[in-house]
Amino acid sequence: MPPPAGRLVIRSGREYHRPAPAGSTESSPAPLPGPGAAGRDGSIWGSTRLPDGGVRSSMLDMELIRKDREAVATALAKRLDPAEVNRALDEIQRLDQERRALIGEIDADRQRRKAEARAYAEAKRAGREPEVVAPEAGRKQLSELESELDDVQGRLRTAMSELPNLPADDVVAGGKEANRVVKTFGTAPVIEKVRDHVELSRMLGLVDHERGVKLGGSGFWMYTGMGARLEWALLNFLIDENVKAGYEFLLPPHLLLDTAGFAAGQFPKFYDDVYHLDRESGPRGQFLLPTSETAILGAYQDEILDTTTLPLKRFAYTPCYRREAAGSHSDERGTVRGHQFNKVEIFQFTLPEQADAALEEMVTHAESLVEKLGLHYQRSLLSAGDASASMRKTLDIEVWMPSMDKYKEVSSVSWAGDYQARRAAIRYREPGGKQTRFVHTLNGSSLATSRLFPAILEQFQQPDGSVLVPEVLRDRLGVDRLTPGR
RNA sequence: GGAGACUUCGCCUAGUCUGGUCUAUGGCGCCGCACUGCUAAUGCGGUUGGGGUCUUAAAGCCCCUCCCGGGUUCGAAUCCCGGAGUCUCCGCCA
Repeated sequence: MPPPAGRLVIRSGREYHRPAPAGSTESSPAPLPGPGAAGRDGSIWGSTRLPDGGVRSSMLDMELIRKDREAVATALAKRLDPAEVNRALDEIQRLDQERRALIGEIDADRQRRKAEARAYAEAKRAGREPEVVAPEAGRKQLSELESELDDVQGRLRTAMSELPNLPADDVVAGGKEANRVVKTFGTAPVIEKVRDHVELSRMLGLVDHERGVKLGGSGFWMYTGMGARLEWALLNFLIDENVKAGYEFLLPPHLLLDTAGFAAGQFPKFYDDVYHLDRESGPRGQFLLPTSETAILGAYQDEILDTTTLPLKRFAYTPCYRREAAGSHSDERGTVRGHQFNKVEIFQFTLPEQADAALEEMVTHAESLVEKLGLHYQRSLLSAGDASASMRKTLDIEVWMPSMDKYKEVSSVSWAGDYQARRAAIRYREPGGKQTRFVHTLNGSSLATSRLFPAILEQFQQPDGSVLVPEVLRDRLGVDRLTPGR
């Protein structure tokens, strides 16, 4: 007996949602069971609207690969082994050629058949006996070519979808060690005897880890009392600030269709890192969003945006659900890493030429929030290897955690170029011209409260174990200090 | 959850019963041009989105696109099957 549809399970996606490996002869990644089954392109994340190897087939610009393969290879080499890059590009170019050759044959064949049907109708209208052209053979040949094309396009899409974005020029190769701190705000407070946030929230009755685990299992917690109010006050503070900065507030569904995960670039790479709803059949799988970025981008899939509305600024609050299967770090206790945490996310859809300014605006805005809370932080420019694969450039805002003697990310602000827009088919029309082009997308946390919360406790702790409430939150909380009694 | 109606190129809409002249009608909006001593009226023209080909580029040409997928047929917006969505009524429910 299969589990009932709709039951939430932690499921490995590997058995049937992964695309076929490059070079495989599988025509599609998803021979899904059940009625209705997969769409024409056989993939769960195939476009709902753009068939025939349309825009969604290329995450990177195929034109660019054809015309300046060297530039693409050089940029990708910041993230991948050069030999691997070459192999992938060879495969892609071979499939691209094969695809175009097949399309040529199919189009010619269709043109011939259309002419024959017209001639038939013409003859009949004129009262002549129409000449029947051997239909069977011709049709069979065409459908064979078509399925061959489906196969090639499926493989091309798979190969393309596994390539990361091209890192920006000022993003260097390397991993964490190559990240560069480019700005620091404030100084680390001097604290004689540092209590960590877990101890503080226990003393102050802010977070109940035991009951959280009882409810959700390992990796969950429950905010309680003033802790819940502090978390809520933070969220409301962030929401108000984002509205003031000109972003429109969205409260999206938390369950999204797989197409949205693909569009954002989270699938196929991170398929196994999110929670999937178990459904027995069909390509319309659903998952719990790992960040509202996925929802904001997905909301505009397949749309041609009115140029006058750009840059389109949106923000959303949702919990973020993540499997975090990679194993926990010993220093990431408390609310620093869990399967569910709260985050407010800002997002912009821009013209390509607006993207630079938008990135700076978003980072500065996110930083202003941390500053208003009075927290000491630094800004880092991430290296190609440490940034998310969908992004051309990422800046992290990292807040000081006294107990760890480390800076932890509270915001990650990124420019995706047109990578996500291609996957999601989000375009704008050239003013004057009739051509459509892909928008640029940018996203950033503003902010992750599960990281702000411990930073506030630790940076503002007092010798007696109480914690000073940041001034901007005092009205919302009704107290200026958290003490054990309350 | 059950029943019915519906989904057409930005919006509205004709066409679907009775397959071909649909290379999709008309209106609105938008863009351009003409005319007029203002941005008004009128007239003319243009206006889905993809892919391929050719080209420095544009234009042109070809294929696909009438919610999505499949089928029947020489030929599908139109007929058949499956799916998605919207609306109405009924049922259930926080």
